[in-house]
Amino acid sequence: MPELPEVETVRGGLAPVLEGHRLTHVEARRPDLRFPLPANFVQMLTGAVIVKLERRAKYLLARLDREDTLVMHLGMSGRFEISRPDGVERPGEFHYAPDPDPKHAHIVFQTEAGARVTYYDPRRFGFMDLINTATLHLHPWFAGMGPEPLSEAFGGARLKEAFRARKQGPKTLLLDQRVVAGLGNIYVCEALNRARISPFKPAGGISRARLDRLAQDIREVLTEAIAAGGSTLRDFAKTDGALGYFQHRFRVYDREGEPCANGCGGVIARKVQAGRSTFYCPVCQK
DNA sequence: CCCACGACCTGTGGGC
DNA sequence: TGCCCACAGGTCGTGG
Repeated sequence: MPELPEVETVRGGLAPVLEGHRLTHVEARRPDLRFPLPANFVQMLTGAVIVKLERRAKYLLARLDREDTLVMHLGMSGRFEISRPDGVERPGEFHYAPDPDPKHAHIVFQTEAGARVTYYDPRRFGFMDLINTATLHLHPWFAGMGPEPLSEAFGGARLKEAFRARKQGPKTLLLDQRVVAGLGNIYVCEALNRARISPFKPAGGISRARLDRLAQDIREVLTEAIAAGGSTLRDFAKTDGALGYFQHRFRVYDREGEPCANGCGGVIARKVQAGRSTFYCPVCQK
């Protein structure tokens, strides 16, 4: 699921049941996700109050009334389910999304107010850790991380600096969380198509004016996705024709063979770049 | 430093 | 129907 907009949507969905609430029961049904959970995971969280639920790039940060912050990353297939007496909700997903398989319910949080939050992750690329809040910014996951794309610190100037003298295409550089933090494969493809920039051309040679435009397109595509409540490929794939509404969600991602939305007459192509699929228009993306 | 590639793990969809 | 391969939103470590 998760690039920045999806994680932000999940954060918004979890905040009402977690922020200001005390965890009364925490369960780790296996000792590890992608990495081993810290030995004191359950003990440190049980009885703690989540003071604030924040997001940094694709990470969720649950600030505790203790010295540590609970850091969570959804990897590729992480999902949260909120269960309360009045019903079940999965932030960032649509109501008709398939139920998660209970065998992948790895972590369960229960709050004093009676909410149960379950983390599911079939591929287990996600991870959680407890990190000292005072030095969180020095932790390898966060030290050197680039600016938030929706912050003032991000713009054409930042891209110009990060792209200078680089021969790699802008596609792979925008996926580098040190350049800008929170973009993934989908939104990088989308933003480059909007900006009409080739994913493959040497990034160092792109003009400042075009980078200004690219930064603006990045902001716009993320803002639109957050406003739409994130996106879920799983749902997109399952519902295809039934939901015209999704036709507008992505302009290039997973649209190989379809006409380019920029009206240039081009047809969306797919190429593997650095091991990942890149979708782009060979006609207008120069 | 730069860059490409494989590994991590499980599930799903397409082709035969 | 069944089987096998390709591929999937992210990140990290290795080696040229």
